Amino acid sequence: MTEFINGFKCLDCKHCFRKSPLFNLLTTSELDTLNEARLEVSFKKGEIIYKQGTPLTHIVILNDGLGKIYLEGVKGRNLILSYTRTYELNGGVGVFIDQRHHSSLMAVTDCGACFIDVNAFKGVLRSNSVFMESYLKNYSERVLHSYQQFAVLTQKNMEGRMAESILYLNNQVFRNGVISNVTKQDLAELTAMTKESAIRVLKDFKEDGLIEIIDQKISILDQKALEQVALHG
Amino acid sequence: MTEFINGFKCLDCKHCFRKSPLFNLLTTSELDTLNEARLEVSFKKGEIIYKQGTPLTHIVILNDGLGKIYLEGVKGRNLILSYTRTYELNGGVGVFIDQRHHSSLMAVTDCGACFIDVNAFKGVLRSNSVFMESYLKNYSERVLHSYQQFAVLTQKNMEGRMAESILYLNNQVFRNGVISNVTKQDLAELTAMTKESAIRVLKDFKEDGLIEIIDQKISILDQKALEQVALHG
DNA sequence: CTCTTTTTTTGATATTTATCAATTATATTC
DNA sequence: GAATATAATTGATAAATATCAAAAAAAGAG
Repeated sequence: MTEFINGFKCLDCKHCFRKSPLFNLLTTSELDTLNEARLEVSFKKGEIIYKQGTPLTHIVILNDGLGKIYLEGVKGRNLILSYTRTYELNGGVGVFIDQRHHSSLMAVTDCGACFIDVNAFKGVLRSNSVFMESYLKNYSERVLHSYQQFAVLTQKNMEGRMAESILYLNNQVFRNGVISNVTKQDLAELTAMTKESAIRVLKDFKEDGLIEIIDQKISILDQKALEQVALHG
Repeated sequence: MTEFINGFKCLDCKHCFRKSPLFNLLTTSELDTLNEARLEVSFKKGEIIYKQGTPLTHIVILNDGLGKIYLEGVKGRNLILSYTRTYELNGGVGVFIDQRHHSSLMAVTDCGACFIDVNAFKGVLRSNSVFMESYLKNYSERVLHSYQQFAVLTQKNMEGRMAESILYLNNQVFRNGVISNVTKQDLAELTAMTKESAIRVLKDFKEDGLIEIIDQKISILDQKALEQVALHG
């Protein structure tokens, strides 16, 4: 974990810049500009890093831990749009609209986060069109994922949705490791069903030998079969 | 309607550029660049203007008529993301990813369309950061609408979804006129339900005096009540 | 380690929504 | 304008999913 007093600058300033491929496109002076405009903050598991509706003053990059990005919908229900890993840029849709957050980011594990002033960030985007395009590509890929998820959640049955989400977590978030720190409630919010339904679908998957759950950690046992369920659900 | 041979340049070349507020940000030389890179094509009602999966070679602006943008999902089912009116830029998510279409655009009425070469368009975006930012704002607003719709379709019941969609059509698309050229199937694809369910919900709305349907055209009779249904559904 | 709180699980039941089949209305074509 | 195709409608039924309540298990606090 990072060892800074929250709200102060990182000592090893260009740490996450060096790790994020996007920042390789910047000149030294652009990196310095961003560096001057950044702060380090650490968050405990379950804490909200930014909240839907609040002013968007900083772009957030996690340099440690895992976060989830979700919409706060109707009647207190949430919809998880995606997870965010270390060194991914979390600006969101509000950066170029009204500088407000239109989704929330919560620490799924203890997290270290780098906050970059959004105006400094936009200044660099303006000055460097290659960086701008890469940012846009990255942004668009996230939007595309949401669109695909949109079709999945509105057109597939519970089994199909759950299979899709487990494959997403496995392939994109936990990268073929074990899926951990994802509660049944989280899976429900990722698949747009109730937690009871999520539990029942997972139970069926276990009984059919598609997955195993040990210590609330999910492992895929039969990827092919899971892909079939995702396809036909 | 436009009177060109399809695939040829518009005679009144900067026609739609002058009408779209975004293009006011361009210099004469940038407008000329785009003008050199554009074609006019007309489409009949029901024709596909661009199709999901195909190469994205041009940005499309309708200068006449109305279009619908939809995802082709599973088992031949579609999900309408939004409608597009005249002088709106239709690039889509693929412009900065893989130059492929990730949604389809269909002519809802007979349409005139202006096709702008995507590389010329990207060149102008690169050279003019104010234009780029306005484009991004515009793009982000569409994404935001989709996100909000995402929450609506996964969290509200059929009545709430239908009320939301009728209000969207009325306020954003037909601008307080009568909702026309929207079939029951379209309403079903906008609200993620079957056409039978859409018909039944609309029937209830009619019986409750919320809307009237004359000649397959929908008018809102009680906006306040409809907003209540949208809120509580 | 014990107490307390939160999360997970299960079963029974209710509600929502889709499916299927048949009919009627509306638009399009020759 | 008759013939044909397409869209809208309806009713009956089945399937999918949520809700509610209660119990069990796990996690966190002192």
